[in-house]
Amino acid sequence: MPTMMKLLLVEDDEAIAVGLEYSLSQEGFEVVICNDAASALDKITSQDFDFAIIDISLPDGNGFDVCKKLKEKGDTPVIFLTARDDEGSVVMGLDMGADDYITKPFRLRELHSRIRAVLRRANKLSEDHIINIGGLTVNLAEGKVKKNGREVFLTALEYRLLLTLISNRGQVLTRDQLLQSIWDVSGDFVNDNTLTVYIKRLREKIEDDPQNPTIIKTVRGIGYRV
Amino acid sequence: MPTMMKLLLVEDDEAIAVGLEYSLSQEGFEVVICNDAASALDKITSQDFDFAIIDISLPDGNGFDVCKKLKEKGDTPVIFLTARDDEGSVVMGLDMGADDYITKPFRLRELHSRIRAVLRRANKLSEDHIINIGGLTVNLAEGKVKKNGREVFLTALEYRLLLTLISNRGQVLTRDQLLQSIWDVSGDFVNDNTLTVYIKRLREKIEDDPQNPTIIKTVRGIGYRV
DNA sequence: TAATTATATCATAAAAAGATTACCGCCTTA
DNA sequence: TAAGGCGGTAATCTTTTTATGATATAATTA
Repeated sequence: MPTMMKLLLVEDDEAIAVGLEYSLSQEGFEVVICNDAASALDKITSQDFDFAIIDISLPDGNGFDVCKKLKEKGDTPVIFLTARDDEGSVVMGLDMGADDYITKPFRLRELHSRIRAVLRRANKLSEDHIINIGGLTVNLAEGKVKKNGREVFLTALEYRLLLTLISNRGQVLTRDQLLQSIWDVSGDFVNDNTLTVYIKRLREKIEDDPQNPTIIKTVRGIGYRV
Repeated sequence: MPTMMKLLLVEDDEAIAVGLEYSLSQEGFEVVICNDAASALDKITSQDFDFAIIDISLPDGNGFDVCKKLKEKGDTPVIFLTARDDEGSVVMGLDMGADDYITKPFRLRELHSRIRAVLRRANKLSEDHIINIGGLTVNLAEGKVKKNGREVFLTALEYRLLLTLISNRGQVLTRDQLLQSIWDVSGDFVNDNTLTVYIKRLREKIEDDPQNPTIIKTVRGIGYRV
């Protein structure tokens, strides 16, 4: 049974926090949000995290303390978020043991890729984060997908769709749920057929026989299930 | 798995130290800095170095002790940095087993070529410092690159780019990471396309078929990977 | 079974990302 | 000081991705 990576996100800006949480959960992380250093420190004592993203400029003191504690406790990998012009903090952060930093504003893809890099370096990639379904292997941390041992290249959206499906393995996801989780809108705004087309393309890439899918199954009238 | 050469830099002048570290790391060395003899001696006990650059005039005593210890421990090659008018020290340093010396101020190229010369003489060039990828051979110590046995001449930037890529082999480096590590700035300051152009130039020189690169692979939406 | 509805397939337009080419200015070196 | 290499930019071309409409097929039900 694969476990999701548990991620601590310390960010006081509500908008950013919510956006990141959404995006990261799509990537297969279980996200815990704190909006200040105090509550983060609190969380750390009671829970273990595989990874942390910390905004340096927090309302109550800076994020360095959080980083320090994480490092002391279990050498948890940390990425700092900083403002563009905050060079000093960056140096200090890296001194403190941070594994990487990324300046705001950033692109989500960039962040995801850095997270993977850091995780890889930290050797946190274990069997736990590899999912195996009918010859299909999804490495959540590296973002790589293999079919029968051969690497398959998915586009960004295809990957997201697959991830949404397998992270809800066993349960049927409605078309609308899928639309919302991947395009962030309900069926009214995106052509309903778009989802169908993406499912087809995904099957084309990961199924042995796309005409008779064994991984992504159609549940007529409702949606799809893995 | 090829290892980078590990270099000990003992220099009290902060500006010089930082500059050298940067430049040497670009050349493929892993650089450890100490700003005084004491901490250098300390480092030597706990770590092994392939090479050392030592400023003779250190705040706490001179660099000779450091040299002596390095020679005793593992006959590590040493280059001394000296002031122009310090003839006596030079003689003493060479007596002590130093392999070369260079007077300040010096040009980086000069230093690099001396380092290579010393390493060559000291026979420290081992398989360890040679990376081999699909017909491409990179000799980290000599700074030479060969493609299918024939030497390829890269410009300074091309070499840095290649080095950054291969020293993170297997993982995707984002465009921004590459820009940062090679131009030391984020995407806002250097034309984003510049990276693309350099990748192309590099491919032109090291790929069998630049149109279908097998060494430097593009990961659309993120960056490049070796 | 015909009509209806849901899903699958195909083809293609629009947009985005990257590759390619050509060019310019600067510095080195002869 | 002229020639050539290097670093960087701009404009253009190519490829890939994303999204949609049209049509075909399969399942459901009146």
